[in-house]
Amino acid sequence: MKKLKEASTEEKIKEAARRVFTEKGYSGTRTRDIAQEAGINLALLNYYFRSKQKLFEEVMLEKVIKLFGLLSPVFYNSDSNLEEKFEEIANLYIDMLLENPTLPTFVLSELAKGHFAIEIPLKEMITNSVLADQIKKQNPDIDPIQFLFSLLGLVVFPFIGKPAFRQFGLTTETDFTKLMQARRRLIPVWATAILHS
Amino acid sequence: MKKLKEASTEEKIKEAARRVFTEKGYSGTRTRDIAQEAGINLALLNYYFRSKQKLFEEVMLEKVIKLFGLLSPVFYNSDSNLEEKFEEIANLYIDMLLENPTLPTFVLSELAKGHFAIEIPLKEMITNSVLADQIKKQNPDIDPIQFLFSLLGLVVFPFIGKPAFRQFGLTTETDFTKLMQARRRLIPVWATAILHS
DNA sequence: GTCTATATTCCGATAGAC
DNA sequence: GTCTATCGGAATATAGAC
Repeated sequence: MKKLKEASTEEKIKEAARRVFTEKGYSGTRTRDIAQEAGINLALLNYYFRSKQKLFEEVMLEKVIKLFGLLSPVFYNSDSNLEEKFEEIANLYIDMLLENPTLPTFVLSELAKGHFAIEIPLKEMITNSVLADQIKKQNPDIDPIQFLFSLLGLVVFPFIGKPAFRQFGLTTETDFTKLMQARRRLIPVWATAILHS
Repeated sequence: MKKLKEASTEEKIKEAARRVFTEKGYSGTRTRDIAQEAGINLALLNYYFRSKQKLFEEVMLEKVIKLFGLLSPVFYNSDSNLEEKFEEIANLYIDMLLENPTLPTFVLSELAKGHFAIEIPLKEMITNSVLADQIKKQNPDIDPIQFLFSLLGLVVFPFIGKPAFRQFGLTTETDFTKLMQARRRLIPVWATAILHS
């Protein structure tokens, strides 16, 4: 019978690493910060994970999957129509991003810096999807990638822009949450309108 | 008569700093990289700018203005209607971002990390703008900030998502440029559709 | 103004005791 | 497995000659 109330040392380190890396990025993170946040000693970090880089890669892989893994089940759902798929995506993402507001900036910024390289060929996964078929049937002229930029932009961009908007006095934390809750119902409507124009 | 072909040392450092900071972020940048990129010695950097932080702040201020300064002239243009304003914004941003594709990720990521704090109260600048009036007249129910998230998301997000999309094999450099050129004409249509729905 | 050399702090990683 | 102590290198910043 495993103890439930206390995580293993390895997991404590990883959980601390998730927080610190996401907040400060790879270069801004010091392994000492992670150790302190985990309540353990610096040496243990290198005992469990060989290096800062290795630990980062484990965390980063999780985060990439967390950010983009939501898509494929929806893309391949053959029981829902287009507008229902937009609802699913809006709801799944807004739920997850309200819990993890700094995730997109972290992942996209680190991918841009090349600190992490994975080769996941999604091109065919997307072009063969049910969603791609439904889009093509609805509007054969639009490029699916063009549309995907728009859909994801509508969902994800507010979370990326929020720190700037806050500094400029354009929104507060509670206002932002309300805006995102309202956005759930707006995004499917907007995405449909975009697709038909 | 000033020489035109050779920039001053101070400007050479600053120009190098713009490149390196934008590429690697504040924490990932070493002052040695900037010095080497500028073709000068490390000591000169501290001679002209007191510290890495000071130099960063000067660069960052420029970049924030470059990213958000495009908006106010359009917001206060009383000679254009809504759809024309959307056209202006799409064209200005896409021109600028094709020249500076890494600018948004850099600025928004560094603002999120709190490496830079400016207090620019834009709240009133926006709510008092001609654009805000025109939006309210067109659709009194939509929150202007909600709409601004959408408009900027449509324009800016592709540039933030591009590195990920490239790694996933969803786009190439030349494909991306074509998509963005097509996007100029699409965004005004989409923004209008969003506003009316 | 510009350089070389160096002071000083910081950080990732390891040695070695328990 | 976990800790303390420390090594070795890297990074910012400055001293001082020219």
